[in-house]
Amino acid sequence: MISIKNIRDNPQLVQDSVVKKGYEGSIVEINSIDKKYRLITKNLEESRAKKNVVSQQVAESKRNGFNADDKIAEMKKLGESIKSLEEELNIIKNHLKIKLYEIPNLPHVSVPDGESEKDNVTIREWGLKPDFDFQVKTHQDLGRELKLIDFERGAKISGSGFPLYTGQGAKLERMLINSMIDHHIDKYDFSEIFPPVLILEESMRTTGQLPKFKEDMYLSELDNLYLAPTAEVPVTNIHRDEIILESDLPINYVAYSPCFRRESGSYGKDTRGLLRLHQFNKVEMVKFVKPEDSYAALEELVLQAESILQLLGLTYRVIELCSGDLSFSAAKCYDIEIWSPGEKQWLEVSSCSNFEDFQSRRGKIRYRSAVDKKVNLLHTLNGSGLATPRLMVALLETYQTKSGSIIFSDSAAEFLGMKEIK
RNA sequence: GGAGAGGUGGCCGAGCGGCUGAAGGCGCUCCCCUGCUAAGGGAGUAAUGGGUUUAUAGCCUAUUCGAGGGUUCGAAUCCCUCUCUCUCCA
Repeated sequence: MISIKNIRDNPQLVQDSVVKKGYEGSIVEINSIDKKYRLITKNLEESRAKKNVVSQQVAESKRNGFNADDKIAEMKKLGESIKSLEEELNIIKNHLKIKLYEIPNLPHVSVPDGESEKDNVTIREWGLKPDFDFQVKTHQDLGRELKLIDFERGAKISGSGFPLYTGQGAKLERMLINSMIDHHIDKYDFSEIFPPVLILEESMRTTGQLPKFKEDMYLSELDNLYLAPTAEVPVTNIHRDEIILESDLPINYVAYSPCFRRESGSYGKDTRGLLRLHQFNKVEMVKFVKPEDSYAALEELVLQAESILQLLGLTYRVIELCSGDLSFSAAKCYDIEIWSPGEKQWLEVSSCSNFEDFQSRRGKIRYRSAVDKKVNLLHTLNGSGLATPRLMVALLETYQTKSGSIIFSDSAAEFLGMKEIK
């Protein structure tokens, strides 16, 4: 949620800014609802102030044994008008809230303008696309031949988009998750979290999945619980409705969770093999930082995600998303894409975003300043570190040999605790 | 699933219809005292919305004692529903 004050003070600026992110509503309209809201609030408060005064007078009369019938009659009347004002205010307040929750975050000034992914900017590349002196196989071929992934049986159990990892494939998946978590803990200063993955509506609202993206998620209707699309949701909500001491910041969490996505809008796009799934595994980093530190934290976050790819020896590039490609909640975002020799395309394995105070305003995640003891919204960030399916794709395809086996580089082997798959 | 107990400020904890935005304590901040340390004395110390304002300063005002309803002229206090925590039973 963006600040209502911002909407009041710079409606046109906000409008121009959110249009870049595909927002179709009218900020001016929201502004006029807000004006009405404030007017009624003022009326209501004046009535309540009067009520408080008269109520005191009644109490005093009673205490001194005087009759207060006329005052009580006045209170009765006041009470009725307060009630009707409250009802009116409630309707407007809800209306306003719905509108505010639908406004995307504003892009940071440094974000390049653009409409779609074609306007994204490549920041840097690492590694070279590998050459092969034989016919390269795709991860699907390799997965089938080496009995690492059983797509057919996965589909038998849960439908398409739910891969079944078997044997060495299952082990590789597990080692990836494990090693990435350990890496973040050992090398950087992350605390480990193992979150629940069935999520309350409220938590989904904090991070911005709700109300707009309900159809992207799985929902257990009987319980009104959503399946987490990313560990970002439970982990960010750890501190919902809390006031954190400044001395405890920054807080850095790393968490593994399975991720569940309906992918309702992406039929037929990159659906081969592990490229796009309904369930996948991901290690996620989440940071809670002071506002003035958040952009430095974002750069750091990207480097932390990249460090894994360097150890794994996978070719990648870092992309800065343009305003039009930025997600609903993000103010700025870098994607990391790795090279898939089999698919011959770049695959996104990480998305590192600064949400500024967008999520913390929704979830009331605040901190108390050590200097003036004031309470302020903090900034939240998160980044994948990393999502496993496409990592698996690149690992298998990059380290395949002529004989059809997989032999990892020394560095990757050390990271994974596995040297060879055959 | 059944029976109880309970959710109050940063924390602990009192209050059980009007004088309570909330005693007392801890913590924290500032000041005083003590040549360090330990101890002592004093003052201050909620969040959020609205108004005013150059101001996130100050001032005015409203709301908030798990959440939502209700009773009442008036609710932290009484009633109902929900929720969470704890104890006991199945």
